[in-house]
Amino acid sequence: MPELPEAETIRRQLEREVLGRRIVGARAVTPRSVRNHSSCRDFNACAAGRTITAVGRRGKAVVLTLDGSRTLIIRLGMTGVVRVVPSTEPRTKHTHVTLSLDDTRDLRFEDVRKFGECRVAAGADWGQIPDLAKYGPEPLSPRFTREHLRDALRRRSAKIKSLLMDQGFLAGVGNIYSDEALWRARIHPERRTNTLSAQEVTRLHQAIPAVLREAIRRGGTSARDETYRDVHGRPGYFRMDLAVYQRTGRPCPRCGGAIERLPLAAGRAAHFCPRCQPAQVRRKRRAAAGGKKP
DNA sequence: AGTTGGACCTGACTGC
DNA sequence: TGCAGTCAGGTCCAAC
Repeated sequence: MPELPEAETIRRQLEREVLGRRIVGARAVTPRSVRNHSSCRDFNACAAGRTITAVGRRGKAVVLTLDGSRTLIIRLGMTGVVRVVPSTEPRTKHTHVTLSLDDTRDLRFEDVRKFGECRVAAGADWGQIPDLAKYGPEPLSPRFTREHLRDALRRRSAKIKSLLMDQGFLAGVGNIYSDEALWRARIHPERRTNTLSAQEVTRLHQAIPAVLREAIRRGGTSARDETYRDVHGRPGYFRMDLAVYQRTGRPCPRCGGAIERLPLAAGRAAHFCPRCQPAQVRRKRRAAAGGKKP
């Protein structure tokens, strides 16, 4: 499930591979994968003939600025993959969009579950493009301050895990990195946002960018059942550094206790360490000698 | 208005 | 071996 680190890895590679290239032909074959367009033909017409003038990212979305004031937005969804390959390479059954470049290579979008999409939006100003403007702050930008996080959490009452994955609240964090950040900050995933202490907010504010930066350094996460691959078809290696995500029953790297999996809303689950991330905020108390340890 | 939960989608996996 | 059922989850949208 590509999240910010995976999208950033792809962005960096695309910048090297396709910046300045012209899209000489566009061929979308799956309407669902270009569902913001009236048809594949419409998408093709919007993309063809344009030159890629910038390669950016907003949250989990890879954003290619095209000349003529257009913006190509690629959202990877669950299983979306962006590849740059020689145009002679055969397309697979999951190749939904093929952009032929002016150097005999293709930029291809492949997606098994079709949750992802490609879209060409009018305009080049991200603030004017609704799809991009609705995102919350970038967790790696200076705008993501402790005070911003504190105030934002105070105003809400949802479970912290759900809110961290809300793209309008914070851009780019999904299931993997919310689990990992909460573990680092020692916060139970079901804690209500407006009940977090100042110390917990501080720890969370440090944990989120830290885990994202480390994951970017590793090229992202290719989890057990994940199809994530970078532009060159290589997996990410942050999986080896995961503390809790998909580690149900295995030992917590901090305390050795067993990691638990907690089902949340439909099909979603949080992974956490019940010892390091207790559901109840335990009041710190001057325990009498021999205080019990469960 | 904020929060919750179903639907979309398909390959891998589980159980009979 | 085969088939039905279950799971995974980013995002949108409807319903509390």
